[in-house]
Amino acid sequence: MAETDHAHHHATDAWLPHATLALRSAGTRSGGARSAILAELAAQTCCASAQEIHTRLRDTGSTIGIASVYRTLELLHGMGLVTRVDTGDGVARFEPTHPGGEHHHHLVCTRCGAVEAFHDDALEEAIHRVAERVDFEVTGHDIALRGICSACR
Amino acid sequence: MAETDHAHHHATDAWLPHATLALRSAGTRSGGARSAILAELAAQTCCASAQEIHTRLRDTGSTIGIASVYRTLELLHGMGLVTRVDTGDGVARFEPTHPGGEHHHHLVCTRCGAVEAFHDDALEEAIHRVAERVDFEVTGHDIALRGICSACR
DNA sequence: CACATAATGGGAATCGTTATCAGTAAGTCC
DNA sequence: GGACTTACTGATAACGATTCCCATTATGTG
Repeated sequence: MAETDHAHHHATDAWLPHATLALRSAGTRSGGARSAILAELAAQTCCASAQEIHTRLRDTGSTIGIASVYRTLELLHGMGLVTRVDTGDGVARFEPTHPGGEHHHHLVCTRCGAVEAFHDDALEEAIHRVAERVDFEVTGHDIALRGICSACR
Repeated sequence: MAETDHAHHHATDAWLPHATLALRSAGTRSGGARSAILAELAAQTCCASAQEIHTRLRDTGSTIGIASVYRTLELLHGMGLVTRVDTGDGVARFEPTHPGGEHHHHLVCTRCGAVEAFHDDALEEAIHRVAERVDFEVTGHDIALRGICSACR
């Protein structure tokens, strides 16, 4: 039932070519900024905000504009290639959406804002059952557990 | 396992006195604006944004300032009397937190933005089990199912 | 290789939210 | 019941995240 994040790392590696192919198939062109943002997203272990991604890219000498980061995230989100995560601080965070459907959920520390990932098959199963009975065509779900992380405790 | 919202309506009615008492116990004073905002929150069937609450109050002739709405929501949220709900559009929504712990989760339509509530005991149980095994002192949780509502379909 | 046009970076504009401040009023202590 | 302390309030300025706009650059097609 319970799994660690390590079990998902090899799947994570497949996202970049998957996303690149999907973008090409959609008829978009591949500019330098977008490629760098895609690579940065692929390297993430969990979610990151537009500003965080921008800062990280700038720190490596890139001159990418913040607008390109927002534009790319909007494009990827519209195509279902990234998942938006709201941690309750008013800042949108994003993480790659893996093609196989494997994903994780989040533990958010209400004291320091830290975000950790977790996965639970029984929880996924419960979600699946709910999705079947409601009058709603469910395409995705987000779960956040709030509390105090081990570092803050 | 599955319940409708109707089963919770009588519990909803208990929130206003509960919140009022909690505020008084905390040593706060009861001004006209805050009372009106509390009443408006108590009347909600689901979550509402600060702007929505403000508009509703203004429409009934009130001259309450938007700052008071934000301030009251911040106060209530800090005391755990309201729950913040993020539906993915960058706007914070709030709904009363019932003292008994009963609560619901949300179905968010990605096409029209409509928000519906649902409750599921099996899902709560699964969440509870996860909370027990993670290295995190879990105090709450939020779940959102995304998809297309019946009206949009 | 030329061309149509998508992509890009900078900065202005927008929007939700928060901070500031002077005026008002709740509750307390005679 | 009245004076007083200080929380509450409304208007507005300030702020941060995000989006819009536009002139320039660069992709990939023909």
